Amino acid sequence: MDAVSLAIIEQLQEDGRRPYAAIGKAVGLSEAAVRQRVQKLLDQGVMQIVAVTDPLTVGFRRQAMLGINVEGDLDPVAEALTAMDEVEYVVLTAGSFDLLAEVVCEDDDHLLEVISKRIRTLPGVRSTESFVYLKLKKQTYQWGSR
Amino acid sequence: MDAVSLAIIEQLQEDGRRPYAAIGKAVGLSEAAVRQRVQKLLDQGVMQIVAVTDPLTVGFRRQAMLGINVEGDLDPVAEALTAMDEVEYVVLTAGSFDLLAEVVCEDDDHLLEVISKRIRTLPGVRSTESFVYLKLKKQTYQWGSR
DNA sequence: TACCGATCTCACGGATTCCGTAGTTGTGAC
DNA sequence: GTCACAACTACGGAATCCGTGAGATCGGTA
Repeated sequence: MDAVSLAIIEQLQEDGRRPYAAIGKAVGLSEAAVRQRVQKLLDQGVMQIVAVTDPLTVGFRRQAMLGINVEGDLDPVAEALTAMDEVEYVVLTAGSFDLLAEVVCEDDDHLLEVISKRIRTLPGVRSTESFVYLKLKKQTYQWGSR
Repeated sequence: MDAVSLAIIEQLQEDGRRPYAAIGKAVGLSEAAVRQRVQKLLDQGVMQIVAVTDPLTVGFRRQAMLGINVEGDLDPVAEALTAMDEVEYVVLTAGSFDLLAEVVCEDDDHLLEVISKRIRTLPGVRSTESFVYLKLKKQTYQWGSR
C-alpha cells in the first residue's frame, strides 16, 4: 500500500468505472501498470468496486443499526452475524457496545424476526439496542478527497 | 424503480465494472437500454459506482461511530455533519440516539479534534457517545443476493 | 559479484466495450 | 385519431480492455 495505490483508489472512489488509461495519466503510471495494481487490490480484498445505494429508496422498508453486548468471546457472535444475508455491516468496537451491526429488511415483520428470533438468541448475546433508520443523509467513500 | 432496474443494480453490486452487454443479457435488455438506465440511476443519485475499502487497512488509524443527541431541530446538525470531510455516513434514527455519524480520522489527535472541537460544539448538540472501531468484520452491499 | 523476483514501461493486436445516433414501439392526454 | 414523450432496439466508429512478450530497473540475497 504505497502512495500510488492510494492515488488509484482515490480515482476509483470518484468513479468506479473510470478507464485505466485515465487513471494512469492521473497517477503517473502506464495503463498496463494500473490494470495490474487494480487487479491486485481487488484480489487481495483491499478494495471492491461496487454499486452502492440507499436501501430505503429501493424498496427495503426498514433498516437499523444494532448495538450488541456479548459475554465471553466476541468472535463467534461476529461470525454468526457476518453469515446473515440481512446484515450488511459488522464492526467490533470499544465503548458501551461490543459490536455494531447494520441490518436491511423488507418490512417491520422481517426486522422483528431478524432481531428477536435470530440475533438475540445467538449464544453469547447479552443484550441489543436498536436504532431504526429514519433517513440516510450522507453516504460517501471518498476519504481520498482531502 | 421497477424490477429491471433492481436487477441491474444487483448485477453492479456484484461487480461495478461489469459490461453493459453482460448486464443486458442477465436482465433481458439491450446494451443501450442498460446504459441509459444505469446513467439515469447515477444521475438521480439512486446508485453510485465506487471503490470501497476498509479505511483502517489503508492508513487511517482511527474510525468511530458517534451516537448523537440533539435538542430542537435535527436538520441543522445533520447538515453540518454532512458537510464535514471526516464524516462518511450520517443517518437519522429512532431510538436512544437522534442520529448516527461515522467518522474517519488519521490518528487519535485528529479524532479527538473532530469530536470535541467540531462536533460537540455544534449548536443543538446535547450529547455524544463514541464507539471507536477495533476491527471491521463485514462490509457488503449485496442486498440483491436474496 | 551474480542472481532472483517483483514491478514498471512500451508495444502490439484482436476482442470487447463504449457511446452517439437514428429509427421503432408503446402509452397516456386531449 | 394524433401528438408528445419515454423507453427500447439496431448499428457503426471510436475507445477500451486484456493478454502477451521483451527489456529496464531496483532491492534483497547467496
